[in-house]
Amino acid sequence: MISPAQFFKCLSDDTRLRCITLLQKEGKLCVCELTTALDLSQPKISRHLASLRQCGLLQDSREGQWVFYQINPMLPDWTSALLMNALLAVEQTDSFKSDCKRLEKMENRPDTEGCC
Amino acid sequence: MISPAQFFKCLSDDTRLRCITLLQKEGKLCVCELTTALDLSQPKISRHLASLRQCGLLQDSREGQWVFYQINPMLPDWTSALLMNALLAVEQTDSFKSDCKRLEKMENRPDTEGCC
DNA sequence: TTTTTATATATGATTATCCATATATTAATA
DNA sequence: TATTAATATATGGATAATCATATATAAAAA
Repeated sequence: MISPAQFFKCLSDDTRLRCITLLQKEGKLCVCELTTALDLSQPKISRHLASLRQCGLLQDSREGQWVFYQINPMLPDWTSALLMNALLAVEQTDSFKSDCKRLEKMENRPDTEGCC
Repeated sequence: MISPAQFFKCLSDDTRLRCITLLQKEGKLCVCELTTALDLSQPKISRHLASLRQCGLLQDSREGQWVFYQINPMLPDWTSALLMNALLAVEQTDSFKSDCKRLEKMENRPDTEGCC
């Protein structure tokens, strides 16, 4: 089980916080959506997602060619309570608002490709 | 003002978490009380306290020979809400319980010296 | 002088990041 | 089907930056 200090270390990086907050808002996102939304290099995003997965904060699942990430739904109570509070703070930052806008503008997103 | 990522970085170290949690429980403690309670070197404690003070999480006040630390009572709402949640998790750790016991056993504490 | 606290410096460990490349899946074409 | 190319993601290696901690010293107060 993750310790409080380890948990906070996971949340101590801006890129990781932005990823988690966007995942909380959107439910499930693939790596390329996060890369586009945060406007950062693919290896950088991938590395941070891997560290969050290793800490148990995120879950991944492959769907065809894409790997989707989401917040681990089985987090212990103290962890998810803290996480929800944290995300409320991040949601109000300018960089997170920009992330949301870039994600909205993104074309050819895997989720929405086949629908309508 | 401190960013969410900076705030979590402050809480990402075991020594700092133990200090803050003990301060939350006790209200106000001097450096030598924290050093005894956590059973760590004085420079180590002092450095961590300084970083927490610089982040705005702690306040210090000199009283004669001693410097007392306490949680900054003017923290913004999102910060103190998160902090209170965090401390609930830390309070349940074994190392924090040991800290409390060592503090109870400590002799010649500046606070209690003159009383009774 | 003694006690308390802070800081300077050095060192080892961890972390973030970049570039290049490996792997996995899909699509296109012969 | 077999081959080739394109796309998506992960990872190895290198480097730079940051962090935690120890030792030594300084400053402040009694």
